[in-house]
Amino acid sequence: MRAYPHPNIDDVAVEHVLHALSDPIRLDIVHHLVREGEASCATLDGGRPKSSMSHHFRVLRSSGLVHTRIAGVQHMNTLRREELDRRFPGLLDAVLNAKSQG
Amino acid sequence: MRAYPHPNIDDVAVEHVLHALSDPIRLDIVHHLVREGEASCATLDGGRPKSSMSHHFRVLRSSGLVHTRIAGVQHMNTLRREELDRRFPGLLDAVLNAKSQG
DNA sequence: GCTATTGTTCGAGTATATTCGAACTATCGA
DNA sequence: TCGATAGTTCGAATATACTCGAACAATAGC
Repeated sequence: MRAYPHPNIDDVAVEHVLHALSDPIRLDIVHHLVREGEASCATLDGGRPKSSMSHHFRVLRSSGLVHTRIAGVQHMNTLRREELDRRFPGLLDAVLNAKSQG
Repeated sequence: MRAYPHPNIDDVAVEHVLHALSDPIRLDIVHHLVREGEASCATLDGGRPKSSMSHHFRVLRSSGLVHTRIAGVQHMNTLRREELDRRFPGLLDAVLNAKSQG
């Protein structure tokens, strides 16, 4: 594996971003990345099978939410925050600030 | 039919709102409601079958996005804007302001 | 080169969504 | 009451998503 494809942020549709964020596991990953910054896939798996997580990271990448950098044997993920804030002002903040029922 | 059930806004999870908005047809409906205010189902169907639209309105209602009022033979829909803005500050605005790729 | 580690890809199984015709319900007006 | 209108509900077909084991690829360290 020799580096991931990442979409240009201007090519991602808001529907795809919303869909990516509508899954609880992926929303968890995003929250985690906000708190901790860069993190490997293993750090973010929450005990789930690697193949499942690989699927979720792919969705997060293809929707422009996450950037994955290969560092040796680990794949390090970051939120594409500045780009997303430019492309969809206020969206990420609003989602991240949404409290669970209450 | 004697009035629809609408969830309490505090009981809706952000994941459900995001999922509801991630469908292009439903996002269209929401945009339409923002521009035009209250509208009947027929006004919003875009030529699609009524049974399909009925499904989408149900999703929009169950996620707390839309309120449906029965007025004679028509079912009039409105966005639950103030409630949503209180529950998820900035979310609806951010989604509505998202420009399609450009 | 061998081995352990990290993560991908493939394929199949299951679950959830979407679509839409057909039959139905409710209301309005004549 | 009859007919037209606006939507719902049901059921089935199809599509899309999620889950996860098994096999694979790439790197690091010895």
